[in-house]
Amino acid sequence: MTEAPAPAVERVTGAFFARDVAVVAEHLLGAVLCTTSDDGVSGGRIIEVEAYRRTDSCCHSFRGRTPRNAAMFAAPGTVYVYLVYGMHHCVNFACDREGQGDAVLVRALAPMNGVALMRARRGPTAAPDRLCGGPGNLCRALGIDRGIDGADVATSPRIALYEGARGADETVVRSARIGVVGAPGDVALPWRWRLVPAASRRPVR
DNA sequence: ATGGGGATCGTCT
DNA sequence: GACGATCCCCATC
Repeated sequence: MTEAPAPAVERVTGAFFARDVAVVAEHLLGAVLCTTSDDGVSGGRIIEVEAYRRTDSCCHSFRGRTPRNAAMFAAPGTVYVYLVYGMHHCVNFACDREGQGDAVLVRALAPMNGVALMRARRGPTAAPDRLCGGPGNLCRALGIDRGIDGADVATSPRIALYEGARGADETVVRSARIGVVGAPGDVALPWRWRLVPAASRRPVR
């Protein structure tokens, strides 16, 4: 008997990240971010990202390399995880050339894999439509913390990205980044990208 | 050795 | 819409 051929799911390689951070950011939309732990696989399609460039005063690497942000200066595709407000983790991927200090922040996923596991990690109070919505929420859902900082997303057994098609009914919306502090010119940079249904004209936030 | 401040989120009014 | 939680990092003394 014949089985339908499994869809080719290509893992995103390090070369993908060796480009300008803004290019990488937009191209990450639609890719699938997954983590694997003893509890199983969980993840979803990337639907919101932001770019951070070393030369921009909102960027963690703006004032140079520190123990906290060292992963931003590592090879393209290196995972950078930091703790904000003492309680939420955020996940990024280093981009462009090694030592550049540029990174893409992943801000939201559309849940795909391991939804029950993600719900368990988020707890009963998590709003169903915000399971992976927001950088802190998605890290909680996928079990991402500082323990994975410095991993290579192209080869790590714990975190991976897979190429994902962008639907014809989806469109990319660009805007200023959320919650950033810095020089007014940097705060205003349109370095946030979202994947939204084409029909939707609804402003978000 | 110390103090200020976050690339957030949920709860409360 | 405002605010408090919470803690590590980093700059400064």
